[in-house]
Amino acid sequence: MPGARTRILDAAEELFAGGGYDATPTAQIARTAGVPKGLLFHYFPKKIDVLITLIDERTLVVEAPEVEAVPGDAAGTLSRLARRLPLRASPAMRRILFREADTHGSVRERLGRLNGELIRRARFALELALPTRRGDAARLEAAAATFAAVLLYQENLCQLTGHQIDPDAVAELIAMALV
Amino acid sequence: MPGARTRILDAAEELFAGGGYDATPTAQIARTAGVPKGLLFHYFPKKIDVLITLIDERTLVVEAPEVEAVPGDAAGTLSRLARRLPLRASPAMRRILFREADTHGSVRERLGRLNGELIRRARFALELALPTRRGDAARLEAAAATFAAVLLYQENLCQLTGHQIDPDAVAELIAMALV
Amino acid sequence: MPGARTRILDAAEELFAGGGYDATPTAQIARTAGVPKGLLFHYFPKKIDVLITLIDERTLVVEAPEVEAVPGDAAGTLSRLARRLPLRASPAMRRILFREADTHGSVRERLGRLNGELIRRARFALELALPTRRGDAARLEAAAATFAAVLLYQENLCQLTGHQIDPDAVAELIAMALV
Amino acid sequence: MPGARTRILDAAEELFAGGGYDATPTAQIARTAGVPKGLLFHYFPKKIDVLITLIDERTLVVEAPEVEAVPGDAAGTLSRLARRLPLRASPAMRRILFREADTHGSVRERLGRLNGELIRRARFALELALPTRRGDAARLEAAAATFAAVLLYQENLCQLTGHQIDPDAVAELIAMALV
DNA sequence: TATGAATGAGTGTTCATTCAT
DNA sequence: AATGAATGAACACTCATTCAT
Repeated sequence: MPGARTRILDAAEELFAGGGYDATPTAQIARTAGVPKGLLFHYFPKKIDVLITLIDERTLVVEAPEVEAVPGDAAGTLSRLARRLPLRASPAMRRILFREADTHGSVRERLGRLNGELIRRARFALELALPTRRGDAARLEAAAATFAAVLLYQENLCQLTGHQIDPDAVAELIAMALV
Repeated sequence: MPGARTRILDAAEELFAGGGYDATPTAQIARTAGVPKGLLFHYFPKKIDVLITLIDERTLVVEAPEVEAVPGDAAGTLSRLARRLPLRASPAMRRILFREADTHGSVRERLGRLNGELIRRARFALELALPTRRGDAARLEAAAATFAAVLLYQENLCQLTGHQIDPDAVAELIAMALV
Repeated sequence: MPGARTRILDAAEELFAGGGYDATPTAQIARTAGVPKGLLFHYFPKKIDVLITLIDERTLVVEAPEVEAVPGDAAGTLSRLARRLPLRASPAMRRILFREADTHGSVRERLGRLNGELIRRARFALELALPTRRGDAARLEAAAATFAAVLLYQENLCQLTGHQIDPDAVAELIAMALV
Repeated sequence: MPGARTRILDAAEELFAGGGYDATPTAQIARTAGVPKGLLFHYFPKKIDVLITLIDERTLVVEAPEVEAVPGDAAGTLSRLARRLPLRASPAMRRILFREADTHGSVRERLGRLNGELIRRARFALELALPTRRGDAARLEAAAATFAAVLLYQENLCQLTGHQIDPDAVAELIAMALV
């Protein structure tokens, strides 16, 4: 069995994803984790520290210097980008990342970072994938931002609105617009 | 001076947009509205009823049967769509609509409706604007969803991530992909 | 349709009997009665006045100067007494009479009066029914009180404890003890 | 000084007996007990739990397998039964037991159990005390129930109606009827 | 007589946080 | 590190009662 600190974070991850940060009492976190209430505050002096720690230790925006891109295949390159977000995090943590964006700056910051990395990757991929570098930087920027928007939309709003979106089709669409 | 019920809704709109539903005590709503605490519960038996009423009475997803589209000008048509969301709501209410999507089903429902209307309009606009109806319905669908995603992203995540996106550029991009 | 005052009392009678005085809000009485809340306080300035009026107007302890007794038939005389309590009141009002004895002095007073009348009748009946007046007044008094106790017990505690008691058998028992 | 939990129960016992469960705010219980309000809910999550615990821990219906009876002395046997109810409880708890019978099932259940034990004892005592076992079980049953009714009446209604009843006289009366 | 909005003290309950051990 | 009792401010909500019309 993992240590108390880990069990607390495990419990909080599950509960925050399920009911939200505000609606989850510290007592419930402790109970779910199987630790006494006092111990929770030994590790995390304030409740918000649990959330901050969760974001800090359990989400990682992979900011790779290099992005794999296949020259000449913009659609495929974007598709591959969409297949896996540059985000190392469990489904529960992903839920928390979007859900609690208003709760604390650290969450917002992480989400912003993901967004930035997404745009950076899309831009970079397109730059490399496109046959010729045309001077039209603005259009490329819009394409990158659009793709990032679609990916975040899919991760977040789709659950709320029930509407699905096919990233591959979007990738193809964007590629078509730029070639 | 407007009636008590209106003042309560005014106060709630402001406070929910600012600090969020959970973080806003009913006492503060009453104080801000300048009414005794008990009166709030005279009009809204449960706190959640304030939010529900706000969504119900102060957001309207304009589900127009017809959408104005200029044949041959897909980009311009989308641009015009972006200029104004089919959503009759104050900036504060817009904030609430996105922020409290997890708080109550009625908010989620309204947001979903907006999303649906957005997609419907984009699809319809593109259908009319494009010179020839090509059999490629899937691509058109992807384009519509993409545009909706961008618009919602702009309304919601941009505030969180600080990243701006230019709808006109996206409109042009999409048009280019489809012609 | 009866007048407002009557409808209020009707509603209160039903609700007090069902859920108890304390647990019944005046708003519910008004709603059940189909009258506006303000009108209730027009007729009954304080909530307790509803209960007092109910007891006052809808329970009557029949304090008959004469009690029918058949000389020589003590058991039968008591049985007849048991058949009908000297209490003019609906089942609901009877329930209220016992249930709210602690709520207000007027209820307690009425209940005490019923108890007194019960004892008086039993004593009187026995005095007349018994063949010879023996000097043993104390025993007769005990018999009367016992019979009253049984009748009140039957009316009140039987519902709570689920235990039934046959007044006729008790009547016979007491008669047997006294002859 | 006893522990906080005990002091809370002490205070509740006193206050419930005095003013009744409904009329006693939890704040007053805490104040009387000399503990902060929050601690009350640490031990008793709901107010009703205080009453339930009180009944559970501070009233005991002594369900003795054997009942002491003196053969040939029915009156004396019943008198002895009346001297002390098979109920281990303070006067305050006794008051609560009768007063709050409508408040919660657990109180009602305990009261019913007391009633049952009373009848059982009276029946058993009479069976043993009477010289000859006559086939008349029904009469014996009525006698037992009558005696139980008188004892409960004495404990409960006497306080309300102000009427006293002498159990010894009733014991003698019943004995006389059965010999 | 009739109406329902207005009032505000009070109620049970929650909960993050502290603290003594 | 570990424990759970202790704390009290805050919360949503209730309700008898008043009052202007």
